[in-house]
Amino acid sequence: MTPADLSAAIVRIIAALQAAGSLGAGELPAEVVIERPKNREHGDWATNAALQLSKAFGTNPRAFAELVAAELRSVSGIASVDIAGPGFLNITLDAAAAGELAKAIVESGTGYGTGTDLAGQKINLEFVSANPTGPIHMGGTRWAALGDSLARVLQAQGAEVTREYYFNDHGAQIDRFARSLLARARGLDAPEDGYGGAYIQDIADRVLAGTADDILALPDDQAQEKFREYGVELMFGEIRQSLHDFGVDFDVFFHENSLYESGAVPKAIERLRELGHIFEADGATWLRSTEFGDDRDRVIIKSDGDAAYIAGDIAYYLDKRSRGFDRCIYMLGADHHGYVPRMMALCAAFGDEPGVNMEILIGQLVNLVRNGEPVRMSKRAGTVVTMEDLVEAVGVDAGRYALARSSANSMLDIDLEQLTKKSNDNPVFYVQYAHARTRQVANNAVSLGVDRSEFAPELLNHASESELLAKLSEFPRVVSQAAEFREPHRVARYIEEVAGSYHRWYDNCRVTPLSGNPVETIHRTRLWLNEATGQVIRNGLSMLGVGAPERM
RNA sequence: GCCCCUAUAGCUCAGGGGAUAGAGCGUUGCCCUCCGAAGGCAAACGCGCAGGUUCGAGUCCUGCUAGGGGCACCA
Repeated sequence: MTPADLSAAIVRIIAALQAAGSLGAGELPAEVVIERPKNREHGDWATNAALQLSKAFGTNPRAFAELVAAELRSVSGIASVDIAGPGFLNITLDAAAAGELAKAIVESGTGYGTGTDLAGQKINLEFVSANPTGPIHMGGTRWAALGDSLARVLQAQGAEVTREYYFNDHGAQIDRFARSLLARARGLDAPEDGYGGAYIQDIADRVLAGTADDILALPDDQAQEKFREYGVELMFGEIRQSLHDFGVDFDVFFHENSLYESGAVPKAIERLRELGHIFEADGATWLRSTEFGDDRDRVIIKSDGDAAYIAGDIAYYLDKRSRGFDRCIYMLGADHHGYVPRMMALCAAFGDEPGVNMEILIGQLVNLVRNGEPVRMSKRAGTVVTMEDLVEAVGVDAGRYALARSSANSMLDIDLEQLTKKSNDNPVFYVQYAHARTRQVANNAVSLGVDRSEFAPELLNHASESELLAKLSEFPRVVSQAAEFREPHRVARYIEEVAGSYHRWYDNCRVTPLSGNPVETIHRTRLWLNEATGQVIRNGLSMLGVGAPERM
């Protein structure tokens, strides 16, 4: 008995009551809201239908609820229906109807929790896209964890997702990067506007070691070009490796520079010109983005002839669309939120629908603190904490989980010292331990002769079992909402609750009999519930890219 | 000045209009003679301020305060 079943049953009842003349002439709803009461004493499910609908049907909430409850009680699978407060209907399923879920989950396996909300959608999800001028710092690491989890959640709803990384290997910052490498290689200080981190020396050394050419013998401009070429390539490999080690593998690494080499940029601008959204002024080429809600028009070709950064984005968006993506989702840091209106404007300028064909998710930045003191992160100054640092300190699972369990809207404080010292603080262990426990229980069951040859769901009637079953039943809805709201952290919060319910059940209900006692139907039935719980935790952890260990 | 995000327990954070606001960590007290105590039970501690909408507001709206981020022919 799912929420959808209950909703349908209630709508049918309302229709019947109306036909019988017990209710006035209201408009029949397509469905009613069925939700999980916060308090278990209020039953398995509750609906506010009476509060919402009574007025339209010419009665009051209480009377409406009485009429519906009387009919609902005779629906099979429903144990009791109570009316509470101003007119809530609290519905309790009978143990057998609730318990059936355990078997259904085991039989669905990895499919439990998936859905078809986004079936047929081709989604391009761009995230991280950190500049190739240094290693990935905590901000990018957060997007890696969150973005990859979002991709998994979207896929769980049937979407075809391409994970994409926009590699900014073009423009002035890369020149600065190359100049910095050259300066370091020659033993000079970093240029005024250059990068000063210690890793610059390291990269410069590796560039020199990695090539037979005597780069330092070249004149500055040629040497700088060599450092640009090799340095970017080195960083590209490095970044890709770090991401891979973090469990994040992109389908496409899109090189910004390729847009310039292929002529895609002028082509895209030409397209906009044909559409009438381009004008020339002050020696520059402009996009009339104010026509689409931006607060000012934007230069796309500067008066010195160079392309502005947005020129690449224009061509890049067009490229994504031409590759058949219905939805292009961008995950950007809060430091880029001012960029959103012009991005949406360029989307609209191409005749697309902002918010549909282009969606931009803004995530707040990660604050680094050390012993309670905020630490300013700056690539230029070299005070970065990298993805690799995090993995080294706490491992991939704990790192990913810590970053993926909070909403992107909240800024996050990461105290590396704290995480290093007491990694057990991380809730991932609470969840992973619960999973390991399900495996351990299963192993013990095997050795004591408990198997799944019987299933009597009506025996799953302990309070902790109905709590656990109720919790497990929420998984599909949680995943669906995580996908809809683009909030994978909901999955993490949910499996923490599952873990809690499981631990309580474990303390109350034994899967294996006490020594000297025979194996009974209830033990075999509970083994199904144990398996179902393990499955849900595994499925949830997998959506977060976190491992589900057999033992800790 | 304008824009975005945030403000919930000692700490880090959930809570997308419903009933008694939750979790982890931390504190205090219990529970290992049977599936791993990395666990469970119990206690204490809470929605920044002021209005508004609603039968009902932590949740929606407005204003204020505080913190973070952003407002280029930079990328």
